Amino acid sequence: MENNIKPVNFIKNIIREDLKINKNEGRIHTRFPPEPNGYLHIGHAKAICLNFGIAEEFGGLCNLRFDDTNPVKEEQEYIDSIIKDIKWLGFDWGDRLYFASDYFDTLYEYAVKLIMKGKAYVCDLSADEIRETRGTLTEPGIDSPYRNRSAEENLELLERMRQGEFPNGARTLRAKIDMAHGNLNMRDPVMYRILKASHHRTGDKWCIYPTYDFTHGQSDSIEGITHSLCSLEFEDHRPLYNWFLEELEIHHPQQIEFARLNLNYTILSKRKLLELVKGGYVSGWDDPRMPSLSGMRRRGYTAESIRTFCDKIGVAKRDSVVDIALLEHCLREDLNKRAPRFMAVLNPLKVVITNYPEGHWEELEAVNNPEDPSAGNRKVPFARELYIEREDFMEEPPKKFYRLAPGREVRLRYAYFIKCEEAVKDENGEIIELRCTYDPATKGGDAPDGRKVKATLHWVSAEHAVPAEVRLYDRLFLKEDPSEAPEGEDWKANINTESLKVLNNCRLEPNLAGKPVGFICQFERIGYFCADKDSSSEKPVFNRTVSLKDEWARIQGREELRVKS
RNA sequence: UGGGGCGUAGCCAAGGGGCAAGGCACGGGGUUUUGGUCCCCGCAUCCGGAGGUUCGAAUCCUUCCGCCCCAGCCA
Repeated sequence: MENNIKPVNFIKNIIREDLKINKNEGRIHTRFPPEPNGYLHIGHAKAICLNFGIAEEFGGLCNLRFDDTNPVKEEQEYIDSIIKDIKWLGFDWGDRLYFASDYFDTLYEYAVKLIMKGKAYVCDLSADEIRETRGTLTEPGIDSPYRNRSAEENLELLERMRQGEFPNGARTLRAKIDMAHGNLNMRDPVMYRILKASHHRTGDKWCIYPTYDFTHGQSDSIEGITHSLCSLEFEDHRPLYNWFLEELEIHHPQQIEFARLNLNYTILSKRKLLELVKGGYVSGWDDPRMPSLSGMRRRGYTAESIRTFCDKIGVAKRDSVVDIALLEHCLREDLNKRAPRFMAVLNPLKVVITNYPEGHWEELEAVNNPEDPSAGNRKVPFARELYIEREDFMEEPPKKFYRLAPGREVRLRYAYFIKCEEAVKDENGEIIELRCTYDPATKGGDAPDGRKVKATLHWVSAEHAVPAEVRLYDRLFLKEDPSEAPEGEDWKANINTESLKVLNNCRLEPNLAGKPVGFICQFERIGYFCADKDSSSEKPVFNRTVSLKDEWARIQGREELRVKS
């Protein structure tokens, strides 16, 4: 951790107070409880950092528990990916990997206990009938006709439900609370439903499954959790969880709700992300444009940058939308310190140094990372024919453009000053080559006579360079709030169809050959890039993780605005 | 018209009777062999509105307004 100044938030304040009064004998025990029905995304990272972070900070423990109460949606693939992603973020749950399904037997006993206390009953109403009798937001519901069955009858019926005697949906076990309660969750909620589906862990042992409401709180209780942190939408469920815990007379964790993360230009709904994957709008859960942790990892995000981001956004109860610029800031801040620098030309423009001896080449010394002296130096080949970035030359430069132009001198990084003598064009008037001269006295990039140039360009030797593919990513959605759809369309209308640009004619300095998948570096003056798994030995593929901040682009943008107005 | 929450700068977010932290974004300047980094400076006389209590309020009280969540046998 780079800065040890941990931000404060209302949850930590509560915990400090609890510690002060020695609540739970001073124990702090949290948990991260994902449902294995999708891949983790940056929003989950907030909850993970919060739960594991609090345990770390207060000398407590944090469990990983899969809330797997719905066999029809859950899969082993998701479990594997979730475990991988949390480990990648750098958190550890020791041997405390649990599953709500581990508690199915206990939960069943709890249900029996509630029946015996007269606090639960088997209801024969169909799903539709339950909905119809639940009432509305403003009107009370009406009691189920099965509400007053005897404990014996309920016990027998529940057992027969468990034995698989009734078809799916035929009966449910319901808590007997209050059909007139202002909180809909308290209107005799369903505790068990008949679901003849095989579970990824318990197989065909069960054909009734507890609902999340009848599972979550008790699972926390069983694990001895002291602080159950969850998102705002469960605030309404807290009274119900409390009711179960009190009726069951078991350990009572304290639930605290906080606002989940929202990011502009981003969708963080598992359902919609699944739709992007299934609909082929992206290449998969790990498409570098996805906000999934696997996608971000492939894109080149570091775990450290994500953790810093989670620290910086804070934790509160108000709904908010964080600016994606903050995430990118955290990324750049981390990458600036650690990414070794290389030169790569994305849109090559040939440069011939006319006064440089033909057939000759030399090696020049380059610094690997100006932010980190320990990163050392490397050699880069320089020759008569080079490539520079097409946009680093302008035939008729505007006043604020101080890169290469006819008659103008610039520095080639770590190499020489060169002066543009001529721009060679093809029959269409397109510039295909620059004829330049160099000043041998400026080797390394310094002019002995103190002469200054306004720009330093990156370059690559034409004959030594490695051809590569580079993928440039842009935001996946055009609107700040992607869910705000145009009339008659849905959120997918906001997908940015230009979010991926593939450049096939890029040239990398030779040092970039053969880098392993996941290798992260900076292409000087352009941005941070990461070797993709699609790389082959013949042709490396790099993903642009994030661009460098670009003052020139900003100036141009401003000029455009001025012209328009 | 029921229940539960929330309203501090463009975006996050501390602060919970003593007179507005911090970060991002944005603007200006300096350094610079990355128009990167780094460094300086600026950026809420005001805390959803209106009343009230108080020597003193963003913080307490009253009231109004706005926004979010809840009617799955999803989580």
